[in-house]
Amino acid sequence: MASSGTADHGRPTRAAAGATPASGTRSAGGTTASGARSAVGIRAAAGVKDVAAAAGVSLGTVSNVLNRPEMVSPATRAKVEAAMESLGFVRNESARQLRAGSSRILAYLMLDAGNPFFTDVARGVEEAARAAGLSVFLCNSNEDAGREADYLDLLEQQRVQGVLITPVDPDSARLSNLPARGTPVVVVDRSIDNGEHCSVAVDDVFGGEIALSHLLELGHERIAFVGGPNNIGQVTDRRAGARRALEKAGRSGEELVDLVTGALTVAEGRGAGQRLAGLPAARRPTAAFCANDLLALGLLQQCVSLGLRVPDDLAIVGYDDIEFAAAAAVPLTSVRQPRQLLGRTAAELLLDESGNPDHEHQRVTFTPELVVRTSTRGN
Amino acid sequence: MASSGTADHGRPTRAAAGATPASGTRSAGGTTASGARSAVGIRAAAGVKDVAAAAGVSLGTVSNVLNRPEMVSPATRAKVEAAMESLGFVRNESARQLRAGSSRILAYLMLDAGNPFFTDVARGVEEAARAAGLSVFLCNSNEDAGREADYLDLLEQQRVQGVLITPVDPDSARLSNLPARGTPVVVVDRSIDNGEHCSVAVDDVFGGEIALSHLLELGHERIAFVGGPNNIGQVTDRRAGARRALEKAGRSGEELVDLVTGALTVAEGRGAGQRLAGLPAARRPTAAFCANDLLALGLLQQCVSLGLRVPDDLAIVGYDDIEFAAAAAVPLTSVRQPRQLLGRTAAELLLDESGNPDHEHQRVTFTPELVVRTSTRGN
DNA sequence: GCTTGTTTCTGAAAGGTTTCAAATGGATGG
DNA sequence: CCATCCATTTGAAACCTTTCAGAAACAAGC
Repeated sequence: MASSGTADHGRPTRAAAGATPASGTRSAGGTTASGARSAVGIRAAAGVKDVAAAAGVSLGTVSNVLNRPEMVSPATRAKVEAAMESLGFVRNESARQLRAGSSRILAYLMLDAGNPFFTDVARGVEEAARAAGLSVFLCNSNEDAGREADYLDLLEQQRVQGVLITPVDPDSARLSNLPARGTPVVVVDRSIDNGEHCSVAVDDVFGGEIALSHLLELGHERIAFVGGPNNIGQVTDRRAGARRALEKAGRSGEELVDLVTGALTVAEGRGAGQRLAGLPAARRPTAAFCANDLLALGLLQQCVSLGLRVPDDLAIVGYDDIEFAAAAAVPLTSVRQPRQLLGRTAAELLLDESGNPDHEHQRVTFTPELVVRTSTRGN
Repeated sequence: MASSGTADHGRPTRAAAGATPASGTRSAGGTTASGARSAVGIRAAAGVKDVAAAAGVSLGTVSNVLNRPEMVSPATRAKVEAAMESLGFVRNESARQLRAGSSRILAYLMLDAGNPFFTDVARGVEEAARAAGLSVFLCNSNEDAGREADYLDLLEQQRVQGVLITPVDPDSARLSNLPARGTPVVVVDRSIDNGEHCSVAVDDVFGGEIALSHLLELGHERIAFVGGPNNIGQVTDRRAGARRALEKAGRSGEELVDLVTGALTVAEGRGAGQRLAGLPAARRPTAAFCANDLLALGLLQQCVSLGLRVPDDLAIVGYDDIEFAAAAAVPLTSVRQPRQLLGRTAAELLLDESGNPDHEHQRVTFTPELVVRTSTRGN
């Protein structure tokens, strides 16, 4: 972007007035804090040992206060708690976990944190985890297999209770290795049957089918499928469903006009819109089914701004029914999935796996539904 | 929502055919995996000791391969690596961290993971962290002070390298305690000057001011401010800026019609829209400035569906300029902030704090800019 | 062949917590 | 007053790595 705003980063310029609106100007004011910092920082962190000494009890008792408060007398407990408070004791989770062997954390490795669909799933995960007294760390692979692999390694090393993941690459060895080594994995939004883990998914093929059937019923002949990259299962399944609908209608799946995108983002959707609007009207599809709502919103925005009327010149169906779909330039017809329920169910399966000795892996599949709005059916 | 789809959760019903579209039907297929699981699970996780034995070297050598590979001979290194591979060795991060004392993780505690503004900030954070070889865990307080506090405790116990936070409650003792106990904190999207930590923010008062000035220039007289709850600093600052604009125009800040919401979400925006549209036309504001884009989008959607024309009957200004703002029913005028830069800068300050011995706390402030679109200025 | 210097490897100690078998102390019952 | 029992508290061992001082192996120089 712009220059000065980003350029003077590390430098503690204060009130650097320069006006570069795009990235903003920055004014930085130093504080007197560094002195204070070192003064306080001297005191090393207090451990159970220090607390024990301060409270005049043994180490084991402090640990009991922490882990089985009911078995220590109220008087002692009070003493210990007071000592903790005054020393600012913070339990060292590494040590706890090392000794106790178990982590109270569960991770959700998302495909794209910028997609509201996944944050809604995350909400469901968190709800279920919280109910079970666990905390959730979110990680974002951002559709990048390398980052996904890195995070999986990290999480395994951290010995988290379990990993929920919407994978870029569901067949990676890294993923199927985890359970055998003791880290339960549940795959979210992808159906997997390799005997290694549970999965919770929505029937994407069916979703693609109902989306396209809808367009066919409306009489559309030339229909585009917008989505990519093709290594993402959701994309290929939804496309397959769309093809199936065509075939059921007695036409060839090949008739589907494929607009492959590089990612499932608004920006890519705009790009597809550009390409689509550029076609001569006679060859241009009259309807587009997008692999997700982000693409659909981008497509919609670009096409509208290039003068196409939606749905008259181009009908659009999205996928996910994210909250923004209904608020779009033209409210978007979309395939709805039970997002939070997806997350909640996945978390519950994970909890069952790590708690229940005779857990059996399951493949849960939900059925999506079509929500019709203006983008396919005028007002 | 619906009944059966959600009710038969834990039960491993397979192919439970029932059709409850709203929440979806589910069919679950058990696998043969539980047998396999126990068979493999027997083998306890291999540790450095096992690797050392298998490779015929000492414990310390294995550790050297892990941490200073350059100081072990190629031959031994190969032997050790082979042993690791065949034993499926996974380093125990708890033990590593306990002994080594340092974590390679940094956390961003977000105000609302469902708000694309914060996920964009997170993207910036991750970018900077990755460049420094660190990983990022995302946590979502969801505008809930209790959850925020829980996560802060958790992160402190985990001894993460540092915490980036967009706080619900910037003045909480929990927050200001962290740095003194050794966990650096950088506040994001809020300007703080308590000498405890750095902060990176955008001038929200100024943002509110330019938003309202814009509306005033367009000749609006009755203007509403939509936002809440009032314990969120961004809300009060933006409102204050709006008032200041009024006052600079020679009018009273009191003239601003306050529509307080319970959260900064699309749903709350719709609620505000309902209230606003319900007012008799003579008293209804002709313009609304919303504390963020989610509110604005909800407001917009609701008002349009209730028959108000935007911007003719009601002009709307949002805040954040999230990607969806431009794709809205009526493209939204909004106050843009340098989101990724915000995250990146914050992460860099954090890294400086934990790396540079004579780090000085800074308050960095960026300046927002107004992006004018149809929602305030017709076509 | 012996000394000196490098490079590589070793083994024990340390890090903060939890666990558990055993010790303590006070109360109860006879 | 003694034997028992129960509720608490104790102290040492264990969890798995990393670190570091020093041992070992080897080469070079004389």
